[in-house]
Amino acid sequence: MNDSGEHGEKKMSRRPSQERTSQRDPERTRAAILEAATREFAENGMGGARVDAIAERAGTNKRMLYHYFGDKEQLYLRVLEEAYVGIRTAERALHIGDRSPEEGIGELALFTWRYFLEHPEFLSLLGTENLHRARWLRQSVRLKELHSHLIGELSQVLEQGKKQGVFIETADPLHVYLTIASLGYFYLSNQYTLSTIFGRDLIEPAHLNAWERHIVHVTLASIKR
Amino acid sequence: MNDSGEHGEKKMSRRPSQERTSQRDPERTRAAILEAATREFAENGMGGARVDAIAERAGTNKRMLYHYFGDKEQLYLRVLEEAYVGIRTAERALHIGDRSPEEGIGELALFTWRYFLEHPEFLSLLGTENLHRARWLRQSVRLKELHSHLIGELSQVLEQGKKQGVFIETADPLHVYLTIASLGYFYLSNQYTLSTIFGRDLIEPAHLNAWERHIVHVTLASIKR
DNA sequence: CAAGCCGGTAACTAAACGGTTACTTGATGA
DNA sequence: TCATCAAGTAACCGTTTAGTTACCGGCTTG
Repeated sequence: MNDSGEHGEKKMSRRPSQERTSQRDPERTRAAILEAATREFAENGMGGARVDAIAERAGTNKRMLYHYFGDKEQLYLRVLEEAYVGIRTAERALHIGDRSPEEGIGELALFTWRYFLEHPEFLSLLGTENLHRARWLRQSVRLKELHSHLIGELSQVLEQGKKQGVFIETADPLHVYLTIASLGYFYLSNQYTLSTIFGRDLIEPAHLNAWERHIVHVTLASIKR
Repeated sequence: MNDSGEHGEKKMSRRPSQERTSQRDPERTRAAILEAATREFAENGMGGARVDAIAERAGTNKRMLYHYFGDKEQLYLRVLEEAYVGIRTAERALHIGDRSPEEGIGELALFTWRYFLEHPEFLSLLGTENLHRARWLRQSVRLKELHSHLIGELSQVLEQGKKQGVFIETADPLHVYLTIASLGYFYLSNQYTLSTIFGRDLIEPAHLNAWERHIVHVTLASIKR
């Protein structure tokens, strides 16, 4: 009997694929392109991003990029979609309804701020996409349902708070989320011009911590009775 | 006596410059290029903006653009500088110290929101400049002093409010301004992705008015005792 | 009134860009 | 063991781009 029965496993006696890296590994190549593209688009925008630069950053070449993603625009859309999936997935794991309404909202504000802080590329991509009036996001079929969950959960927490008499009756879930996102997004995405014109380095840890507290304070002050 | 003595006036008997428009009018050409560039940069960012497109929009050609502004980067910086001068000049005319502290802050919030609403190109330019980490703004020598006035005046209003016992002691002028700007900037500059993912058209007048009231409410709620 | 300068035009150039083609390499299964 | 097909490479292509050059024409001034 020969060794033909072992075909189901990837492991082989000669040249295991793990040893010689980045050779014949479609998954790895694909992921590398996506990550490289995320950085390139985040740093340079859609118009400024270079396909050659993405290929080089990914340690491959243009042919593979076009093979896996079609063209520059489709690659950009995939990058954007993955970025949204990233934050919404992490957000879901919060379960802001588990604590008191006040703590829940504070938790969401803190999470959003820290996620923005740790994922500057997400903010950049949002900026780029809005510059183009959501031209590519609008084409996405994957993302519409991703966001109803957020508003739904937030709405429940607000309702509970109103019932308990700690939140004002006019508190609106979308407004609360936009408030939280506004305060985090603007501070971070505009830190460079702001630091320049006001002569203060906003990315300094002391200022970052002060703004984190400020976001929670403002958010709660705006809905507390 | 001949007509040589009239050389001081632009008016002449043959072909007054006003009749045949856009011919031999350096001021007009210069202004047209600046305005066209503002729109082109705002719509497409630094990487996406096309020099040919600017020239065409201005009703002239590239030669003039390079003649008056040097190159694409210098033109972009002039556009950015003019945009900042625009908002800060309008802001100065407010005189927020003339009314009560509470009204003064509300006034500033309303002004900022409405200015952002009426000048989407300003928001776009800020976004573009921040994508590039204020690379060009940092080179500007004109703008540093333009912003101390804003913080100074705001600081006075806050101090007055604290003395009167209507504002909390921890209210900080930079934080207050950033709060106001955050709420306006994020809502407008990210309206396209937000409208898409949340399925609500945020630019609708009813929503705009609601957010305007929300900004004033949040700003005052965050500093009132 | 002639000379020269300045506002303006259009065609051009070298480089960079997105995208493609022709080809090589290596794993798989009959 | 050899045919097949997917992974990967690199040179290439037509177009677009920022920036330049050569030139035109009317206004100002000595």
